[in-house]
Amino acid sequence: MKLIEQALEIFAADNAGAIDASTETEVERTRDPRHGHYASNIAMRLAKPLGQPPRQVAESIIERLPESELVESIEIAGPGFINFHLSSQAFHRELGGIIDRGSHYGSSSHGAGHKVLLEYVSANPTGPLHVGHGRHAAYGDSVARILKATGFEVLTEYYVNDAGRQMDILTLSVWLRMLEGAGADIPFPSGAYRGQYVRELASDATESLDPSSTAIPDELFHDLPSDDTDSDAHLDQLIERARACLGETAFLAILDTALQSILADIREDLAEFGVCPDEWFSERSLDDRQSIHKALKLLKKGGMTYERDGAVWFRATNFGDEKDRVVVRENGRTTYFASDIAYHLHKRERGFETLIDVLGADHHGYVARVRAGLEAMGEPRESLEVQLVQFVVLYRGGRKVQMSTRSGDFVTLRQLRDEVGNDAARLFFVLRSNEQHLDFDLDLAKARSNENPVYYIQYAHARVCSVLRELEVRGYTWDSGVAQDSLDRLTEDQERTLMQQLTRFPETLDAASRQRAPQHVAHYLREVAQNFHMYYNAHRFIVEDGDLRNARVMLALATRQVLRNGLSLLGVDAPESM
RNA sequence: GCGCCCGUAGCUCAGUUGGAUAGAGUGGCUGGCUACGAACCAGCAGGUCGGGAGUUCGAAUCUCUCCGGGCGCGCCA
Repeated sequence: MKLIEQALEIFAADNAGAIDASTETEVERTRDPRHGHYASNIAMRLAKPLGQPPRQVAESIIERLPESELVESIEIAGPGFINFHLSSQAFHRELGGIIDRGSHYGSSSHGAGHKVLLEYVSANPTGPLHVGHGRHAAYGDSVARILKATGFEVLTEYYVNDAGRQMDILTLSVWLRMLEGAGADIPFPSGAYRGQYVRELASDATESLDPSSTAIPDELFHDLPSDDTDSDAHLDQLIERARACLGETAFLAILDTALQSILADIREDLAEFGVCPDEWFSERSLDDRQSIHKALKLLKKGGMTYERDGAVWFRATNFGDEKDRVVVRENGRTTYFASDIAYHLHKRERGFETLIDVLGADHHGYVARVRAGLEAMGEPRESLEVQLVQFVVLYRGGRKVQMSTRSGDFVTLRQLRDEVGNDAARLFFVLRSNEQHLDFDLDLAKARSNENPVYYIQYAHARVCSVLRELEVRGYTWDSGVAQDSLDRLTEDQERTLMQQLTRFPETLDAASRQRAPQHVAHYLREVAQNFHMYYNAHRFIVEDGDLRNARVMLALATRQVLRNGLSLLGVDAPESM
């Protein structure tokens, strides 16, 4: 396969005088087996610059190709495709490679140690993760695994938004529930967090805190902006009064208790889902290490900021953003945006060449301004790559399930995992492109219907294991030497198809890596499973003929290996039986 | 209004960055276990790739335009 590319490059070099040397040589897998195993469109691409008909170009290319025992025949087809038919020897060799390389089969060093920081989930620590976060986690984790398998050096990171207004609102919510717990009858603000978990946090906090924290202040709700007409001002006033009533120390104590409790829950939830970020990066720590200050200074030094209306603005429009952005508010506090460019600068300073952010699709407007920030600080804008993950829409009983974090009316990742299992959830989440909306039918998933492809793939794996168990029961052993020498006995259609399919794993993995597209792996595994099931139904592995038996079992073993390797990239188990 | 994303079989979606006759699952219909696991397999039916124009040897894929849907456009995070 590489041989062909090499030969084409030689040809291109030979004609360098006549053609544009930059013309890319392309050799790809064919879709239709009648077109051989590999095909190249090189002749058609060169036809114009060479001023010759494509088929004639193809002929002169073929004449110069070196002989190889791996290539059975070469032909010109259609408008000028060069089709290569590989010898079965080529596939036999590859099959042996699958067995030899084992869990490493498919992996490559294409990434060449390129350092990547992949940030994902980064849900505000104001409540449990919901199903949308689950999709982010499954996607991000699979991409990280795929990148690692293809030679990238990857660090995964969860950005903890533990600073700012959201945390204040959470603290207020908990405190109000504490007051309720102490017997107060108070109107709960519409903008506060009303999930059940807030009550649990409240009762925990009540136990660990000074009892005076739950003394009910008479004036708490007097003269507030209306919750109906200005819920934001209403909330901010309440937060201020809470701070005053409690004192900063007690307020922060509640905040910290709630934060730690929620983070612990998120961490456990993700770990059970097979997702373990290497780093949990605290937004507050940016402040501690003066990162925001430093980033702002950098911008100012470059003349990228100006003052207006008492606030400090960043000239984002100079870098392609649609409007300038505030970095320091009139009240002196820095904005979330300021933290974020500081955070991304800090990522670069940690030595990562590529920063991949896995973000919710609703953050797309955000990409341009962070890129602008990076560029203004002297970092290449291409260093930030954003993968947007579209929303998950849940269906229950054929109807859309409405979700809102604040109202507490949402399905948590934990609930989903309990209902459908980790494997089904993880596969389901990466089965379609991240930029595609995902309809998740809870009833269907709950029913453990075999409509879910996870069972189909796992079943193929379990079937191989079952064959091996039966092999042993019948007193046979598998001999790798005999098997390798007998591979030419595999002449059935299903055997050829499966064998060829297995050898596509490395290139599938590579495509998934380049495109950050785990769904390629998922769909590929489905096809492998399908080819195996077809084979299984048509022929038997455990036959009298020892050579044939060994060869067939080898094919089964290779299938199992590829399924395992693929599933592990997706964080899905490969069960021996089910 | 401006910007980004999406539109492929009745439904849910793939389509390896421009390749040859557009593929799966599911639903519908017809068949297959005295078998190494039937959570499986074989077969039938199902399409103006949202509409139109362009680019070229070649378009679901790239460009433009219209239609339809989602999201964003704060001194919120």
